[in-house]
Amino acid sequence: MTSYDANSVQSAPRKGKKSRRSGSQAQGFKAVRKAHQSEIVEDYVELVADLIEKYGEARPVEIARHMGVTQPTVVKNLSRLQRDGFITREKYRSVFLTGRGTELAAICRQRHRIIVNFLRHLGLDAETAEQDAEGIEHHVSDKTLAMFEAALETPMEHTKNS
Amino acid sequence: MTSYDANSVQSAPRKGKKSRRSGSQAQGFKAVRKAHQSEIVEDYVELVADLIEKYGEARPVEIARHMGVTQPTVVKNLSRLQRDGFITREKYRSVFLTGRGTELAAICRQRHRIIVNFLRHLGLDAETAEQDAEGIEHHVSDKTLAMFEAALETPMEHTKNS
DNA sequence: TCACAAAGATAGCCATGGCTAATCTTTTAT
DNA sequence: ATAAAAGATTAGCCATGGCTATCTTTGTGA
Repeated sequence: MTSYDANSVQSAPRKGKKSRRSGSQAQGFKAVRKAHQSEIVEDYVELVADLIEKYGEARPVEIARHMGVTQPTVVKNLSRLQRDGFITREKYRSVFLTGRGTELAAICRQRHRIIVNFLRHLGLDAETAEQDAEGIEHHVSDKTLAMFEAALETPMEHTKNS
Repeated sequence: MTSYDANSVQSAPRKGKKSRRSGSQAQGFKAVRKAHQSEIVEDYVELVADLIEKYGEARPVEIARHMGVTQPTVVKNLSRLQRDGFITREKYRSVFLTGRGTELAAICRQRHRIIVNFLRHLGLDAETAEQDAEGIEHHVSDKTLAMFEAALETPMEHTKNS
């Protein structure tokens, strides 16, 4: 029952062009999709680490507040994190990071910090830097991250440090 | 039937700490989730525009190749794009952008270009720059994009232009 | 012309990650 | 001590975006 509206007057027929070149672009998209799968894991371990550091424990209700989702969503995601070996938990108790989770959290926080600093270095305000960092941190390759770090060491002419 | 492994010897009880500060971080995560919803739309209109420019038409099989997914996946996503008014199509025919789709494609391609150039400007190789751009372009705010553009105008000391 | 290969479409499966509503457990306050 | 509140969990819904298998349509070449 797809409706297929016919705005375009004369939709072109297939013309049997030879399809050259597609491979490298496809790789990029695949990488992005793969990154998406890790995003929740990374966001959660990072947040759990932060909460433990700040409050001494990480509770679902706090995770929910910080992530801006409902508690059932948190529980479901925590179950997957547990299934995949990043956290440890017992019913009605706080969340703990496994060794693996702790390692991942360290990497993520480090990367997050570098990106925020880099954006601030460019002259961005703290709020926007944080928000953008949250989005892009999962999609920045090691190479790019290294460039960001390098750039941090070279003073910028138009730094605003507001 | 969730198994709740008990690695952690003594999981902490809840301690009723006062939960201060959560709002701003939650906003960031919400923005990221919202961006995710637009990603496919943006990737597709961008690719469709590219294909039309290069080959004179955008066929599902080509889209599939470039995106690195199967044809049914493309068809399904194109249906949503059609539903949401970004493209026009008829059964067994090529894809066309609506006015809205064309506008969006222009914005996306522009943004993509800026980001790639910025990364190259930092010294990154073309391949990595393309891949990373694909991931991060959906998560860069207008403010940050403006910073990238500004940075492009200031020559960098350590530019490698390889 | 007409059979066949390639492209497009459909059906149906799965996991993810949101949500609400309802239930259960723990903590807290009276 | 116990009732109420807050937190955690479960069940079940939905849309998204992958996939395979199968079928239909199209375009082409023998």
